[in-house]
Amino acid sequence: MAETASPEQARTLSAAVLRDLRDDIVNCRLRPGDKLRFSDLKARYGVGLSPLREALQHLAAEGLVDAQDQRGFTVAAMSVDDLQDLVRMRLEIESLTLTDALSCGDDAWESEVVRSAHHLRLTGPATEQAGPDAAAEWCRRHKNFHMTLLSGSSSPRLRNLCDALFDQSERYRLWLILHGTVARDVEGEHDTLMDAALARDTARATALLKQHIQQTADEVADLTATQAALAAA
Amino acid sequence: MAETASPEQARTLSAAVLRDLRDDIVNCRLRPGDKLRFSDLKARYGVGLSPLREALQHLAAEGLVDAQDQRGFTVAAMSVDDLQDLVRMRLEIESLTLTDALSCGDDAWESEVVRSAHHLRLTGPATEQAGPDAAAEWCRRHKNFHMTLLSGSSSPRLRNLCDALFDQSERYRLWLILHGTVARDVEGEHDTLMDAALARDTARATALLKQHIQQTADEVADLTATQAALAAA
DNA sequence: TCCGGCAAGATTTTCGAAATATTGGAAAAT
DNA sequence: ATTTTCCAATATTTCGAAAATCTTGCCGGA
Repeated sequence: MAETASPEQARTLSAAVLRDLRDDIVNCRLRPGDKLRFSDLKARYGVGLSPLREALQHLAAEGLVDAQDQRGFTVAAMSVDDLQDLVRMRLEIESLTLTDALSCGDDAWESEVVRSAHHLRLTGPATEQAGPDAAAEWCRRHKNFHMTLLSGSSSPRLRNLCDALFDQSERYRLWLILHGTVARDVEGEHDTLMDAALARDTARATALLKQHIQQTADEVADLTATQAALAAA
Repeated sequence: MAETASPEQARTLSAAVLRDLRDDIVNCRLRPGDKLRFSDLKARYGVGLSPLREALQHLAAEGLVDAQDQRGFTVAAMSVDDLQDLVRMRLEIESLTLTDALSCGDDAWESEVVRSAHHLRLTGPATEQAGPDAAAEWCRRHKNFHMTLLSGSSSPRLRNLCDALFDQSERYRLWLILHGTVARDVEGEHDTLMDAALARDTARATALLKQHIQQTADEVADLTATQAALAAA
């Protein structure tokens, strides 16, 4: 379990474990709230304590794990409140970054956007039918498309922040998929978003992106409302 | 050197070293670009490798140190470009957070704001005359005032982010002080900012805060321009 | 003189064991 | 019955040595 999650090879065990741990948390193979015992992690990743502790400290700073002195580490919890906080930040930060990307992005950026959009389209329709491998591949391409779009920005801090916030959001999107919420017309949303971006239509692009982000929050709200209704009945 | 930097005591060596390292970097006792050799750090902080590496990984995720696989860690560099990126983010993020604080802050928050403002005023006029200890104390109270103002916000992520960005800015402010730039009427700026905040005048408060942040960037720009002129002559 | 390769030294990274702290439960006391 | 205390089991944290990797300076050859 948990072999190389992304093709880039790490030059240290610490970096490799960081990558694998983040991937396992983002994809809920390590579930929210789980206690991260070193004996378990050692066996799971086949490394010693030093690289594990370093990776966990890094993830603690990123917000994907909680650290408590002398009491170890746990996977960061998920909650409706947390999702609202997360979505609020993404709405503001990603709009800002996208605006910057539209004013800074050059020809190479445009081409990369087109490439990543096409790459994503190629796995699109098969999401439901194909196995978990195909779903994982779609997630990778989906993230790549969004990050490529934002990569035109000239601010390293904004780009990093968007990346971290996207990872945190992935757990909530996965939760929706696991509970059978049928995706809306995501394909179309990506296409129109890309069109607005390439046309440098800032107002339209940010509006579309905000809508795209907000809908995850709304769907989770619907789902929890439905579950509450079911529980009451 | 580098004993307890802040009163809160850490329950692990890792946390203590993280606190001290961050403090030493923010206050430029470890200078931008410096290589952080483990042999040096071991002697400086009197701890083994494990807590050091954990603290460095944490700071790498925060952005105060750069990590390169198999080639150790360095203090994050400073540059005019970096300052512009930093200021741009602070302008947006802190405005957002302050807006939220003004709409969420309760009585306890208001009282804390008044307390921290008064606490800051008490060290104000002595900044120039008194020694480095007094200057360090003013920095602590200054940060405490700004963070208290923003602490009314309901978003943990925004509050954390503001804290990290403030720390990163401190190095640039210190750089200005070291190069003898006389501070403008900072006292007055803090007072008017607090007044606007307590009056829940969002537009005025965010405008004042943005001005406050922007001026550091402008002063650095002036200073580098002056230095360039001197170098040319 | 300049360039590539190689060996010696320095530095980072990793592991296994020792030290320290927490937790759960049984026994004693209220 | 409830609370308190103690002890053993479990888990985390830290250190020091060993392994892996990088850097530096030297040497021989073009």
